[in-house]
Amino acid sequence: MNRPITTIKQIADATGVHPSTVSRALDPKKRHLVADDVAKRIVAQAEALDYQPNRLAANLRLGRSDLIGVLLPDIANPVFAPILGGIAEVLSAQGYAPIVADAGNASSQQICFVERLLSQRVDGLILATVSQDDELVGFCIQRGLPVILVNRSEARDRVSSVVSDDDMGMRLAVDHLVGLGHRRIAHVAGPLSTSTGALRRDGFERAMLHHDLRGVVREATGYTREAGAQAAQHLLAATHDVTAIVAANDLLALGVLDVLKQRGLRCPEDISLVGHNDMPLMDVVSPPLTTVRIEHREMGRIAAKMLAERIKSGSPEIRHVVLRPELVVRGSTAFRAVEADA
Amino acid sequence: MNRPITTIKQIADATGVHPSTVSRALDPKKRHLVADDVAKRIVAQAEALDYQPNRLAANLRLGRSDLIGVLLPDIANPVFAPILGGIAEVLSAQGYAPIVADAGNASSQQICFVERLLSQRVDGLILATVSQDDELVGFCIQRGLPVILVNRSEARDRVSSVVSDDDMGMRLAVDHLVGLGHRRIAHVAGPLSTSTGALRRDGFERAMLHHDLRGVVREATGYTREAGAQAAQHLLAATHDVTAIVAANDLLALGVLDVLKQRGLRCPEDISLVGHNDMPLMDVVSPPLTTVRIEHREMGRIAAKMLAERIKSGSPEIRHVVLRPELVVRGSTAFRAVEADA
DNA sequence: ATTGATATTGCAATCGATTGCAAAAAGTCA
DNA sequence: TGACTTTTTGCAATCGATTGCAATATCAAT
Repeated sequence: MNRPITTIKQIADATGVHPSTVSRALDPKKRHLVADDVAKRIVAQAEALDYQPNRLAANLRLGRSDLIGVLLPDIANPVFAPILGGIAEVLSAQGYAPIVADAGNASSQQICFVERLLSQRVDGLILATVSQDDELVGFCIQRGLPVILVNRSEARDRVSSVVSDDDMGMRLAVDHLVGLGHRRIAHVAGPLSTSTGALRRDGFERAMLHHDLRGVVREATGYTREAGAQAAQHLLAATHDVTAIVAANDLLALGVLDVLKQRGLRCPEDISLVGHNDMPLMDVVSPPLTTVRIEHREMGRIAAKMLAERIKSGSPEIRHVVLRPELVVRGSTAFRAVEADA
Repeated sequence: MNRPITTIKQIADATGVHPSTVSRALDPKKRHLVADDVAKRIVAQAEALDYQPNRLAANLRLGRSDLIGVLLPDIANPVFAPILGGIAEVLSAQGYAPIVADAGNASSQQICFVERLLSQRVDGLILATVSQDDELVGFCIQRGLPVILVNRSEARDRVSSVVSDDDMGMRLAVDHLVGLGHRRIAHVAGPLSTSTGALRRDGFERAMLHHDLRGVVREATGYTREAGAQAAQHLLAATHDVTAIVAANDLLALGVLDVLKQRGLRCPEDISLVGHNDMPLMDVVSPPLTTVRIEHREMGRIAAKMLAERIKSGSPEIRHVVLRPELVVRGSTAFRAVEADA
């Protein structure tokens, strides 16, 4: 009934051989070093005793842990669920297990979590938390810990990353709106300290410029619905002729939507709205959100795969994978209202 | 630059004492065994060398891992994000780290994951995956592994659990609808193999009976939007006079909503709809969903707390925490249309 | 100064698996 | 049969921290 933890030594005793022989017999790569009949007896005995190798012990010897730390800024944010799903999927297929930490946005707290993970001797780290110039990344590099950035990247290219093409994403959004006749387009940017905030803002401005347009930009204080609402308030208070808004992220877009409703503005009739991410359920909000889709799950998968390779190869090669986003047109964007033309 | 892993032995050499003395000086509970000045020197040296204790080694000796396995049936399902958030929050505060596994619904695969976790010597397990009679639970009990069930429970009370009061939840939903004048109410049940599916179904029937009503029930094949849509199709094809539908879960409700729209039925004007869970964003769908709110984050917190206590105390006491749900009335429910009265 | 108590420190085993090296066993060939 | 491979197995160290026990140092009291 109670934990009859079987060790290699017990198998050895039961089989009348030395523990080292058992170890070899149980390792596929070393089994050839053991006489066939002995190996069979050992394997049989191991099964009979329901042996589970103790990875703690093995890993202490081998200097690894088969553990990967995953740092998220906010588990509750729905975009991270699919990323985490992709990560978990690949990691477990590769023999690793993910330790997730909901580490927030504060560098100090993140480092605290990483130190914890370090003492657990994680083999690598996947960061979804980084800012443009991140203290944490330097911290990890210093300690020689393999790191991959996912979703957000760094300004300096110190480590590998998997992100979406933010520039293209914004181009898709702006081109779509311009194609619908919009000219006065505003942007609710994410925190400019994050790559997604800064690069999407840049992308927005570049895409607008390409059409000889300039748009108002308002930076939100965080990637939350509330921050989006707040930014939208400011935006609408300052400018009266905006016909479309591009948000740096769906959550921000929802916040914008809240303000539109609250102000009696209809979406898309009065103001068109484009989000970013296409996170779960964006097709079912009202109106269904036109947004730039990012394959988050795939993003997680690639990040995990790259990290596993990085660990196995040991080579510190830096690679940046940039995924192509895709515009999903739904109900929150429409032709520019004629009245607004005046 | 590269990983200068400091060990206790290095500190010992640098300080001119024995490793065991270092170990004691660095352990708050044993520091009193070491002369004050020596302890200070050791601590200083440890900081200078940027010492990080190797938990692998300590835990091998101590027979633990400070790791907790968390099994989810589907990371992508938005209800699990807050649960996981609550778990992570408490666990890290208690010195544990969560290993999450997206283990699906198949018992065989789940056991596979648990064996993996077992070989990593996790100190305990939090299961969000269980069915009414779960093979996995027996498996864990047999191995003496502390387990807590969260969100779903077992029919047999073999281990502690934290769940919502499903019976009350359905009563809230049904009473609300009856209060609005509805009489012909149907239920889209979750898989009856899960406690949430079965108990909510029972709760629905009991609540209906309390009003001398009987409602049609249709079991969905899973907790997904598609399964909800499928169930709704069947339901609406079989019965024509339903004025309200109670879904066992928000995702199912969204599926029902899809079918209503597709059939040209308006919600709530033609048919009222109640969900369950109040998962993120349910306030922003169209129409905003009336639903039974469950404090998922709190649920995760409590589960983690109970598991930590269980591990520390070692007592196999079984406790069942049942959280009170709360009805959140939004736009998907309305007074029964008068025409339907005929 | 001697005894006894107490405070510090060191020694060595331990947790469980892995592996280089050497010993033993088995097989090959002249 | 002896010399030489090759196969199979055992020994013992190792990973890094913890801890019971023993040894030494310190101090007080007589």
